[in-house]
Amino acid sequence: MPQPISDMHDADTELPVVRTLAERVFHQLQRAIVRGELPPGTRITEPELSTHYGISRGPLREAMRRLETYRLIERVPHVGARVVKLSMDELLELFDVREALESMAARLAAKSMTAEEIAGLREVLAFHERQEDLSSGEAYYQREGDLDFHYRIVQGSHNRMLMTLLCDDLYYLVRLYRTQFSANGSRPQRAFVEHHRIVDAIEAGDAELAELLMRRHVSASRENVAAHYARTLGDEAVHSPETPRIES
Amino acid sequence: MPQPISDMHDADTELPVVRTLAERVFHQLQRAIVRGELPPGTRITEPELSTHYGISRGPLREAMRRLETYRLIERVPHVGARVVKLSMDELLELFDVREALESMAARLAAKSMTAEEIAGLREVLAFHERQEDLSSGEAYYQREGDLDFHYRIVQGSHNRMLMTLLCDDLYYLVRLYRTQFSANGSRPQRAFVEHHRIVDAIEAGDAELAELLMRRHVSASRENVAAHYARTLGDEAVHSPETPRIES
DNA sequence: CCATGCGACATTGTCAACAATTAGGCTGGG
DNA sequence: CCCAGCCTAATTGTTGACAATGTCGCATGG
Repeated sequence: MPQPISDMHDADTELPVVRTLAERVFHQLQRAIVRGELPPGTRITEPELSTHYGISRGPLREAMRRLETYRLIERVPHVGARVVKLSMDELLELFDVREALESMAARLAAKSMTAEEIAGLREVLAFHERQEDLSSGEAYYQREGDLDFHYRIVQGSHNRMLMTLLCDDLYYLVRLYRTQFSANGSRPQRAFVEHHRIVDAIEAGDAELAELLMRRHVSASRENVAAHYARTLGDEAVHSPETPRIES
Repeated sequence: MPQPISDMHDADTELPVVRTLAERVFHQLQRAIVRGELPPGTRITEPELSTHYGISRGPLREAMRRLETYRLIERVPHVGARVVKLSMDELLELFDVREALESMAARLAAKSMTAEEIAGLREVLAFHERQEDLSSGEAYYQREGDLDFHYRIVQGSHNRMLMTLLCDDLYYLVRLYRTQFSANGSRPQRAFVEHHRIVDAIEAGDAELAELLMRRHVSASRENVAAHYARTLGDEAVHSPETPRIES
């Protein structure tokens, strides 16, 4: 097993190697945004943040530029930047993109995933279900575990560009959606079954089936989210404590 | 027809609205890289370029940061930046990503493209073929026309995230591949037929068929490139004047 | 009372100098 | 002759100050 089962993307607590100030502040800001400590729509002003983090505006601008490429903030020249405010339309668009890319990843993974990688994937599923048994109500680990599952399949595609797009560019956006929409998992048992079938197809080397199952899996999540959103009739549901439910 | 048939992405000659120095230099550098004026692997040094363009290092760094997000240059902290050097492996990876995203775009376009957009798409094809009649040997317009064709279908998907990914993030990388591999079109007549069939499927509202045809279309290009590359046996073929042939 | 134009403030864009880190060459020893 | 370690030089990272631009509030006129 090449990596620990959870805590894969946890750039939390402390980063060992940070070669530059801009990098460190970028990670801090990224975490703050994804965790919701900087609410969507928050105005980001350079002097304020530079004094807050105790650095100059130079590195801060570089950090903000990186945040912009990750689509976590939006900048307008001579005006300013603010934390991105996500709409349900954009969330559904993101699902379409994920469906396209992750189904391709599953297809490639079926062709080129190694035995060790598949074993690690099965361990993720086992860990995933164990967590579900322990705390059937609390789905935090379930969601993280779900991300791990998708993450590993993308890694298993051995396509660096795909890995960059899904695991670098879009990953934090997915997390941001989950926090901004206060998403907690629903339909976990069905997702479990789907996950297992996808792994089965990958292990069997059936690229077409793996692709199809992953496509259905992501599409089902999309429909689940859309249905739940339609159910809450869109009335300020975005920020409501009555949370729409999002799962992989 | 909402846009001129060709010259869609020509940020050439002069840009009317450039609100900042960094933006202007970014476009200049982008054009220089895509055109091959800055060969792959070229070391980019900040003092040199800042004096060359007559600006300070501040805006130049911002421009370089943007170039990095477009994957046109690669930076290493405390070391420097250089123009990206593309390998055939990465080119094939890019084809896989395009296959996934553009087939999804075709599917969505079949559902949501307007009559005007479809008419414009047909005009692109007509213009495309006319150019091919005039200069059957010279394929420059053919290639640009091909990009226009794919570009418009992505626009027709009405998915902003897809549009950003394909038309902003990956577009210049595709152009860079074509210049770095000295690509000129082959199999144009077959591509024409495929393009027409894709438009037919979109016009008929047949999402599944449009998706399948676009997937085959991109996949066929990929195989064409891979076969041509294998034929030239990989011996320094990357920089050889004996050009491998790449088309849409 | 509302719209419009002016003006002051805040923020972003730009610049030049300083500090930190790396790369390559040079010297010395084995 | 070759390798290792230092040392110099160039480049990148960082800083604070200056200039340009946009925004907001206020006053003035209709």
